[in-house]
Amino acid sequence: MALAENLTPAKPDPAGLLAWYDRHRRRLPWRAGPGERADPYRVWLSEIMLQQTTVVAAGPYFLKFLDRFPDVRALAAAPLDDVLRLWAGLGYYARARNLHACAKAVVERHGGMFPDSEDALLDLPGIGAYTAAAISAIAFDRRATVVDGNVERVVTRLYAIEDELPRAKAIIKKYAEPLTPSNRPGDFAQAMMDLGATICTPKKPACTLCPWIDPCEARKLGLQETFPRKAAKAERPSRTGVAFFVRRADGAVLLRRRPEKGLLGGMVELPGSEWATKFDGDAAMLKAPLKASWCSKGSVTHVFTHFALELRVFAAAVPITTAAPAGCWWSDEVDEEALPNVMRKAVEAGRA
DNA sequence: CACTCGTGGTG
DNA sequence: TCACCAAGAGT
Repeated sequence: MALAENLTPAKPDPAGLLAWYDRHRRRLPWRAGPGERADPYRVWLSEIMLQQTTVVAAGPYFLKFLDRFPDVRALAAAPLDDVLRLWAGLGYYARARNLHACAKAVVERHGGMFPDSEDALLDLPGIGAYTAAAISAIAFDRRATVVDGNVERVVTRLYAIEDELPRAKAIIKKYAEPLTPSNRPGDFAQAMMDLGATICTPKKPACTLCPWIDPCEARKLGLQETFPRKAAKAERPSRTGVAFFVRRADGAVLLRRRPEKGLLGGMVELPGSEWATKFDGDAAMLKAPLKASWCSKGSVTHVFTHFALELRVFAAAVPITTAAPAGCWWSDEVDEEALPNVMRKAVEAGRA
């Protein structure tokens, strides 16, 4: 046996990974138990939420959505604003719009049943290469190869792939594809991602616990932590803006809705200035929604993916007879609105 | 292809 | 503290 291993270089064995998965399978809110049939609606809902989002962050939102919208028809029939409100705080708000559009498309184009092929899934809003493969494999147990951040790390280490991300994506797929077994492809997809999430981690991977330690080229070189190679990162600029917290005598707060496209698209915000790289404080104060005696409430900071924001908050109290300016409205329950987290911070500062 | 698009946890 | 990163998609 030892002789055979010496003569034949170790190759990553799908069955070995599946055996590891069976021993270490994690219980996740959206994951079917052993032997249970997966619900495509739940698989899809979880995969959308998990795009660039941690399991811990997505979990409560998944349960909220499942409770409010038990199936794809319920979600498709809901007003978009209900979906945005429930999504508020999770980030990447285009996902919420696409989620709603996708639910409607599944009802209208597929009679309320999710398609099982990658090609048909790719035609739906919010579903890209990764999610199409994930739904096909996990919900329908069809042979499809998922490549997410975990798989990229596992595969680039297994084969010591020197090409830099994101250019290496196609190469990684070529290496990952032949690993995918015909037997239990859905479990295999989840096993690859679990391996990356729990063993083959970005820093200090637990190689001694890895079922694929033998065939791992990066480990043989002692360079496992240096994969995947990545292109140099651009530095993050900072922007500054002003937000106005206006409270009417009865407690109502002045709000407005952001444009549907772009940053925080379709979400609710405090009225305010532009967020400028070159900030002009006097010009920003001219953007006040109405005439009032403004009181500085300091500033809140928030870090977005590609810039950091300092938002200077000013507050004022106005009489109950005050009319809402154009494009704004009074909200009695600001906490129930579709406020992104940066605006929750601003509201909190305005109240203080 | 390069850029946009949130937020929170972690080392 | 801060850079990195997390089951990526759309343009």
